[in-house]
Amino acid sequence: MSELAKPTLDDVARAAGVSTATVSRCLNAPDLVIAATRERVMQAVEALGYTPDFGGRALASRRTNTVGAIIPTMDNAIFARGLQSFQEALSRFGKTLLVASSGYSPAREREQMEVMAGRGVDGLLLIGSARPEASVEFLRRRGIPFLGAWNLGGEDGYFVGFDNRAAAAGLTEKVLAKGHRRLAMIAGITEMNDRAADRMEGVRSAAERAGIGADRLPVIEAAYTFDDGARAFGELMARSPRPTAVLCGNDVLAVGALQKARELGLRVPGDVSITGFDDIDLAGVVDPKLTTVRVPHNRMGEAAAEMLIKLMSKQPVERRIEIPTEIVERGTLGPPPHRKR
Amino acid sequence: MSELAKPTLDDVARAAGVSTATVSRCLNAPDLVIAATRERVMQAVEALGYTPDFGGRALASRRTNTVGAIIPTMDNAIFARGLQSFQEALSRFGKTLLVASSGYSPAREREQMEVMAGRGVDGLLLIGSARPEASVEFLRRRGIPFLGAWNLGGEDGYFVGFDNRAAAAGLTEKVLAKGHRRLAMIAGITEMNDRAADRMEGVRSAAERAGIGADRLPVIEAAYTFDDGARAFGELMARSPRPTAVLCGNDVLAVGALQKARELGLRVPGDVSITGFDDIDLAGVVDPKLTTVRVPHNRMGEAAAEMLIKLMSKQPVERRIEIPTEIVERGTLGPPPHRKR
DNA sequence: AAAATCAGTGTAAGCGCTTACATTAATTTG
DNA sequence: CAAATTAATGTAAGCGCTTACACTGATTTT
Repeated sequence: MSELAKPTLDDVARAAGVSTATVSRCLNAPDLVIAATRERVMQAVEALGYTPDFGGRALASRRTNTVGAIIPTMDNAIFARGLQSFQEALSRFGKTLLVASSGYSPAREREQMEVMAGRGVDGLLLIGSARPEASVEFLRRRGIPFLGAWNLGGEDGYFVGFDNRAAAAGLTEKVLAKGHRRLAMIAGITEMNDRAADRMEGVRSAAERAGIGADRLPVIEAAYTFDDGARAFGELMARSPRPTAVLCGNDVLAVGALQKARELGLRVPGDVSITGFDDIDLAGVVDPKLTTVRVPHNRMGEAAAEMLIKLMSKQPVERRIEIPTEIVERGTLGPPPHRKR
Repeated sequence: MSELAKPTLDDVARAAGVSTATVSRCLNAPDLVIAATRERVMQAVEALGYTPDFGGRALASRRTNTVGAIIPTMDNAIFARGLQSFQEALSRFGKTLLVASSGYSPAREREQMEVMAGRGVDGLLLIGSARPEASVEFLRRRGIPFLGAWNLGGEDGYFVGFDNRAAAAGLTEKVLAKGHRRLAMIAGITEMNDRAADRMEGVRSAAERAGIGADRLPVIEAAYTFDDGARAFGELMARSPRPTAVLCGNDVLAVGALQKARELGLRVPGDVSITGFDDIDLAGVVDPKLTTVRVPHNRMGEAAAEMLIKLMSKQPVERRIEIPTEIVERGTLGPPPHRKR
């Protein structure tokens, strides 16, 4: 009821008739304390309603048990879902999660890194690997363990993700196998977004292998919104020759494209095929359902948490964990229309 | 490069030839320091690459500049979106966000409260108002300011949200106005979820006013998933007389219902009307598009941040901020089928 | 049986910062 | 012009906790 002063370690120690060190040990390393003593201490803790002070603990131990995550935005379901699993997993290890967002901007990401560092996070989750060397250097200097998720990164650093390039290439091959030769792509904005860039590369390389050069593969970059997807699709459909299949950088773009197709009176996949990427809820709900690449975002979040925990406790860790993806064939991919023109 | 010891306030003070107090003031209350001194100090800060230590600061100032949020799950787009805006707004005020999830369980919410309290959050965002008195009491005792979002709460406490009951009633009236008399509802699980309960109440009361008693308004509670929505819809359609309009507790349930309708060969809205709630992305993407209630989740997140900041700094605050909602009429609501049977 | 080891606990020195209060110098007031 | 006020800075006392080290008595080793 009353605004009693918050009890401290000292109060507990006095109440239990032991030293503060013993109380501290009871809380942090119970095995070092004999059972009888521990019990007495715990009773005092209970009786006083003691909870350790975060500041004191952080200051003395140089640890916060806090992990940070800097993601582009929670508005993208893939990150929301991944983060949810990440948080749940962390929670199981007694860590708490600080969240910040970069809005896909490296500068903003860097700012948030500094905030996180200032908050004393013990580890940091980042998305992808495309960022200025200075940002990486900053974390190294600070000795903050970090990892990139949602892709597999480059030469060094730790990653848990999947091969965006290979997955996109695989999907493209599937499209080609249906007989399509006039492909187009609506990619995400590739600047400083390795996932978007890799997906584009994957499509391009698969097309190339099928003898379709970059000059014959129109690509439009678009922000991850329905509207931008629709707009880009409109532009592509205005081209001549008209593409018979449009590969999209993610499901959001694909749904935008799909809506535009309907608006234009084009049947999908009768007149034009469309594919997505990510397999978020949307993909299974539009009509026809999206042919896309399933990415287990929740498993990724979980794996990321486990990896980061190991990194933080200096356990041995493999440098990259690959999460398998899978092509989901649904309704938006079919053979190209019969008659060419 | 090297693993230099992290510089401390002392180092900066020495380098700038001032006392630690002055350095501290430069960082926290620059107006108290004359410009020339401040500049000298800032240069030293820059030169040494100093950043304040979180633990030390928290211990000495009894503040963390950290805000917590305990939400049911980020997997629900409404919370993901709200949280995104909440975080952005906090960031503008120099606060960082700790995130935890309860999975709609009051017990888990309570646990997370204790974690948050242990982390020394300066304020806390909760969802709704349905929770054991003990949980509320816990926060009060700890002196942690908190508010409920996504509804308008009861007698006391602070809230930023909307009137779920009134909005649901409004939508129901719209349905009744189309001529429907055989309504049914797929509600969210109402236990310890005031938003779900209020929406149900809203539908019930509007129906009642139209002379449709609870006995003639079948309600099934379902978890917020497509599958559960679909299942519930199937059950409702098996009833006799068959409902001509099914009001759903949120868009996810409505989409599940819609899919089931298709599966059953029922035309929407020709044979049966369906409505949602929330207006998430999904709602605009299914075919036909969902008639639903638009809730500006991002505005809510933002307003919540502002309110919480005020609460934390003991500025005067109105007890509740109401966010207006709006009925969006799209394709899933039409008049009931002509012939009764 | 002396020496070595070990388990359990206490002592006390900080961790890096904020802030009440003290001090000094500059400015205003009567 | 002395007294009072104000502005700028310094002094130093903690904030609550962890942990290296010291100590004691019991157990094991030789």
